[in-house]
Amino acid sequence: MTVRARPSASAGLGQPAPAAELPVARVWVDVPLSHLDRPFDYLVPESMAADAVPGCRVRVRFAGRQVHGLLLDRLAESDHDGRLEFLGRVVSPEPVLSAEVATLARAVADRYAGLMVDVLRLAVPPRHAKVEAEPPGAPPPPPPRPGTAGWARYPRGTAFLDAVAAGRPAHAVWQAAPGEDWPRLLAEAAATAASAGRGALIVLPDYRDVERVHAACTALVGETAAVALTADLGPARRYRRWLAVRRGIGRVVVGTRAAMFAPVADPGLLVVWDDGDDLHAEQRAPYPHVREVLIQRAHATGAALLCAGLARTSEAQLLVDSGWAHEIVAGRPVVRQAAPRITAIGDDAWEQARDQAARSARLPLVAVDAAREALADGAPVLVQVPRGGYVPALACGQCRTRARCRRCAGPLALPAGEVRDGDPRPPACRWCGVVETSFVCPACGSRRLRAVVVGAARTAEELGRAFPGVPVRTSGAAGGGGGPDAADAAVLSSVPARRALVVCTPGAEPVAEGGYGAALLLDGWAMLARLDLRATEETYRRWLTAAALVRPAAAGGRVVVVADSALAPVQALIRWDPAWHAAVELAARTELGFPPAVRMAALDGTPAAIADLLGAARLPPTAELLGPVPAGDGERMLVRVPRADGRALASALAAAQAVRTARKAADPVRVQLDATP
DNA sequence: GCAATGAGCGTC
DNA sequence: ACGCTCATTGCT
Repeated sequence: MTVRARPSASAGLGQPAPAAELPVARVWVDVPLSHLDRPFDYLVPESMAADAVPGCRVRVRFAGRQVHGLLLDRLAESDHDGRLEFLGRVVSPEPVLSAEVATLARAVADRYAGLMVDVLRLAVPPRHAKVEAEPPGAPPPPPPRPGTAGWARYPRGTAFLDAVAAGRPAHAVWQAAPGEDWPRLLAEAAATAASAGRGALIVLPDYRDVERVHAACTALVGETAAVALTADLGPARRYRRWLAVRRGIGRVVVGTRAAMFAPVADPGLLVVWDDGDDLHAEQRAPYPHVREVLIQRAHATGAALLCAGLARTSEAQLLVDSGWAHEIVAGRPVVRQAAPRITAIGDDAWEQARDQAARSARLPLVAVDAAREALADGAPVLVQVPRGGYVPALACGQCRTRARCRRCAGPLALPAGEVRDGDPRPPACRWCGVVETSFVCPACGSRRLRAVVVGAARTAEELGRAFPGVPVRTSGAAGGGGGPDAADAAVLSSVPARRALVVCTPGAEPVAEGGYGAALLLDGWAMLARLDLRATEETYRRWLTAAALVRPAAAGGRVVVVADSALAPVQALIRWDPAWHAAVELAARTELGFPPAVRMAALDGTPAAIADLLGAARLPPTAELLGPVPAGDGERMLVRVPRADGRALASALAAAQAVRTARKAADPVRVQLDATP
């Protein structure tokens, strides 16, 4: 390192003296360019020596302009052999970036072929000076170890909590039993970590879940130690709570997606609940997923990890299969005792209800009977309908098996656009673009295709007619009669234990006091026919979410699902066997070469930009290119590699992005790993 | 032969 | 968005 005075510009003002101790500051500058995705060294003037602590926010001069930065570390010397600039100023001595989160941000950026600045923007909230000036509270003492009776119902449940109490890095995949008070069990796990003097972090899909779990945690560890972090707080409240966590006062953090980066001090337990919910996938670059970030954190910190839910994702199944995590699943007797009675009715084989009103509501007789019984009992009935709107998809005209591409097994769809001379355009693969002119169903040999269309959610009105005199309540997009796209209709948190029909879209199911008497899961075949990769898994997850809110069979609880009982997700629902379903789903994806059995990157941009990026990328030799397919303004290419080459794929794409930004290439390419095609 | 001016580029 | 380099220009 050479320390030279800056010439002319500030010569007259005199040079500040560098700090006597550790005069070099390693700074991460807020410049979102791939080829600058590394730290830069600055000199600390003696006047800032005390404030310029690792983790603090700074302003520095970078390529002539003032930019924000985060000070990563103080060093005795730099390995940069040019001249060093002095720090502009220390914005605040608050060490907002912990060493753990800094390491995590680098690892997450690398995994997703993204920039560390982008991850840091997700991890460190904007400063709120007034809040920062408030006197910090004192950290409460660790709570006593809670009772964990709820976990004793599960084989290895108590063993997992013992490991958490002992500070061992246990990893588990947990499927909660039907009707389980899972917020209580998550709180017990978090309080166990807290009782050992460690932090805990629980990430859930939406704020209703956060509220329930936070309430349960508060009961066990107290008001001060339990912190809820959700996106709907204003900037001040959000920063106040976040700072309390960073300062080690809030030890048990319960939050939605962005909380995955919460700077919990000395984390002993990391939990993701319902990891199949797509709310866990961050929508901003580099598009990290909560489950993957927490796995990364568990690796780096030695914290225990719990990947939990009613259903099990293919990704969680992979954790079990690889031996990285062990499973925590209730035994059959526990499940049988807790589950409602579940009946499947194929949608073309049902016995129509006798009365016209029920017929028009598209309800099979069994469903009508189940609902009437529950209502007669004074219990609410849950009616789950798929989201409104239309989804263009193709299925076999005879057996309704979804139509897939022969080359890459991607979903076939009719391309948008008008018919030409009265002839419809032929179907094409949404992944690789191959046109299918002579479709033959692999399941039944039929050559016919049918469009699969999910109709608007008109169920609420029809149900009102089918069950005269019964109050109908709605939750989610089904509500308000606002048509298929009334997506912002009110979502109810709970409904009382009274006779009512509760019509909801998936994800908006209110909890019922004492449980629902029955649940009707409608239009299942349409949900299963959706295009995307996760359709089967997602449908099953939604069904389980609804069915878990229903009373046990012994208390009269019934679930009627309108779908063919031969289908795997229907079987898995009837038997309440999420582990089996995950194994079947993962096997199918392995067979077809789908994630998570492989790793995929999606490249979006203009054809020229994508070609340029691919030209600059030294992809692993195993890489397969699929596409291009039209996407938005430009097009999309997919790159597929075996799992083992995921890291090589990410680093190749990051390096290629760096080449392009260094060259000031005009059109950007969006790189998204693990994108759902 | 050499200052004056401008475009391009890296960025501590 | 600054200050560095290196090219081109224009004048003696």
